[in-house]
Amino acid sequence: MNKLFNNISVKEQAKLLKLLETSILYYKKDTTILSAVQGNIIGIILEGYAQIIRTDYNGNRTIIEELEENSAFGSSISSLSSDECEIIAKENTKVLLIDYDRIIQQEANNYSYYNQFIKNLLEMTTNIIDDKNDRIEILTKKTIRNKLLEYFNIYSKKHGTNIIYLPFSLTDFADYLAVDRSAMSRELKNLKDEGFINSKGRRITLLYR
Amino acid sequence: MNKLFNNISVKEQAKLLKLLETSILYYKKDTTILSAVQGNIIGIILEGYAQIIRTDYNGNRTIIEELEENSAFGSSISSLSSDECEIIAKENTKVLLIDYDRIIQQEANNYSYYNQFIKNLLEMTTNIIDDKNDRIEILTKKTIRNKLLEYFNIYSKKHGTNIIYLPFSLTDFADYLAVDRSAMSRELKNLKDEGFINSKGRRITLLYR
DNA sequence: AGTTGTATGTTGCAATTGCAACATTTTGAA
DNA sequence: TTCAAAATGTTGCAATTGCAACATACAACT
Repeated sequence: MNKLFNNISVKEQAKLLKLLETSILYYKKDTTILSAVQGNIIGIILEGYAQIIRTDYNGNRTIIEELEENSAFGSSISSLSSDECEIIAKENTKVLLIDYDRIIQQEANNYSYYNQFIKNLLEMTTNIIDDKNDRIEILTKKTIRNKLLEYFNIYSKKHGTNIIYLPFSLTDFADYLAVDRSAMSRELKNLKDEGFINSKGRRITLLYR
Repeated sequence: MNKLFNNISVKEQAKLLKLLETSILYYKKDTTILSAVQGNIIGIILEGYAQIIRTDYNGNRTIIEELEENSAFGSSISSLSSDECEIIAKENTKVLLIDYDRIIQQEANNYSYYNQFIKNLLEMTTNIIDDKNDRIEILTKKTIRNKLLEYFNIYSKKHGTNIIYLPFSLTDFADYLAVDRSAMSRELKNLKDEGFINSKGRRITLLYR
């Protein structure tokens, strides 16, 4: 089960879901989970895989966020604030939906499972902030090379390895870095030619340090 | 008092601060509040004004975040994850420091003020996420012009006005957008010449729409 | 195996940007 | 007020990037 339910017994989880009037929905591959955001919703990917995608007026699509199993999304949690966003299930996906306002407006009570849930939610939001900070750290680099190197650094520090398996396609990686795909490809080649990295497809080996 | 203490009486605030073993520290203008982050800390600016600043190996400094009164910062909340960050008081500043781990590891209890505090903290983190999403939305635009326009859009939507007062200097604004200051200046001039905006110093008027 | 669609690699070129250098203006302190 | 420091405005130029166009490789499906 999701981290949100850490330290909450199965019995109490049921009570909690009832208290918060949650619902569970199923989406088939390549269907839209949400386009316009109705209200303040927290969704949790219980099974499957989805992406938050923005399409601008030029038709350029950008992956705002990857939603793996146990990822959360929602107006106050992820990047749905902007208009042209939609969440698309990339596999068959099972989603738990919670009304955020119902969580917050819940009167003070002594249900330990409720208080534990809030605490878990807090931990989740701080983790999300960490991820956003990483992304911002990368995006503020001014050259493609430095964006790549910053991504590599963060990745290798986090995973404790010099071998990187990109969690998405190179095309999506370019979107994540907010650079042109072909320009990124060119820069990866430069890094290879200069002996900083090896790379084949999504597997990149760091040779420096 | 800070939003974190909403719905907590003064009496209970005192108990809370004791329970969490918080401390209050004072910093003079232009002194460093934190450089290397020791442990998992949440700080709250009670009075004054500070900035999180990163200085890279080239000596380029970037404002990662503005910390106004009531802003929070900390390893799990703002951008201190990366190495070269430090927080600098730009005015005399009064800071409340809380050990984040102490908050989370607090045993389940029925202190209503504690549970309310966690709830308030949760609200704060979701607000922070909103801000980060805005920044990411801006940073992913590929031209300076589009970054400016996106900033203007978000600002004017949020404040419901076409007159923008930048909350920081133009130099710092360029850092926020992660672009070269002179290039930004040039682009602002272009927007003016083309009749999209008026601007004088930090005051920008949107003429489109 | 063949076919179709998508991902990836490559390259020329024009546009944008960063950088440096300098002028001008504003700010803040003495 | 006066002076120094910081912020802002401006411009040329070289470097980087986005864009377009195309070739190749890979994957999924029949």
